[in-house]
Amino acid sequence: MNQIALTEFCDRPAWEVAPELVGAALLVEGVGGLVVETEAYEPDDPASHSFGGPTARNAAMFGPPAHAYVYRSYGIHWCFNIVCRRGSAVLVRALEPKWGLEAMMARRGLRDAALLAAGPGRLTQALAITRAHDGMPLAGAAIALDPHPAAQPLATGPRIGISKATERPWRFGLAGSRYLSRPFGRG
DNA sequence: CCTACGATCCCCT
DNA sequence: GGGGATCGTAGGC
Repeated sequence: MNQIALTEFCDRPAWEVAPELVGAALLVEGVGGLVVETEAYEPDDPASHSFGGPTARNAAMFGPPAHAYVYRSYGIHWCFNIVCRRGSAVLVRALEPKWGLEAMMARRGLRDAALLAAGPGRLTQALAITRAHDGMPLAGAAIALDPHPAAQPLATGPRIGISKATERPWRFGLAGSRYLSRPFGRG
């Protein structure tokens, strides 16, 4: 999808975009797969980095839609987000590896496809996403995001690893996929 | 199967 | 100076 069409797709609240991104193709330098798990974060959302307004770290979240927001997590991992309407973003938590399997296996140091990109930190390691990608367009030379309609059973549930606004059911995923960071509960 | 914990940066107060 | 939108490993049941 080109950058203009992708911007239009992303220029909505993250809770609306996040479920529609399940099934999308995500590639970085030709390596990647299909998105199987996402989470939405909003400006009025105490769990969101954008909750307190713009800062140096979250600047990309307040930039144009359809760009990347990449941040350091726990001092060790990178996490990759898709910027939506101003101050909102979708965290991509897991991929079904599909293109460039050997590159991902080499970067992750293992050959089990189910563990290559099952989790936000694992995903960025497999795709070699770092701070250098923060603010980059998602239909550019390095990153290609291609949402497409897919008839699929979606599961929802509470977001993972947060301590505020834990009641918002803003985690979305492909029900029953073996590539999720964690299974979804019943209901 | 599960729970516990250490690693290690950067941003924000 | 505190605290994460996490991961891998160790050890118990």
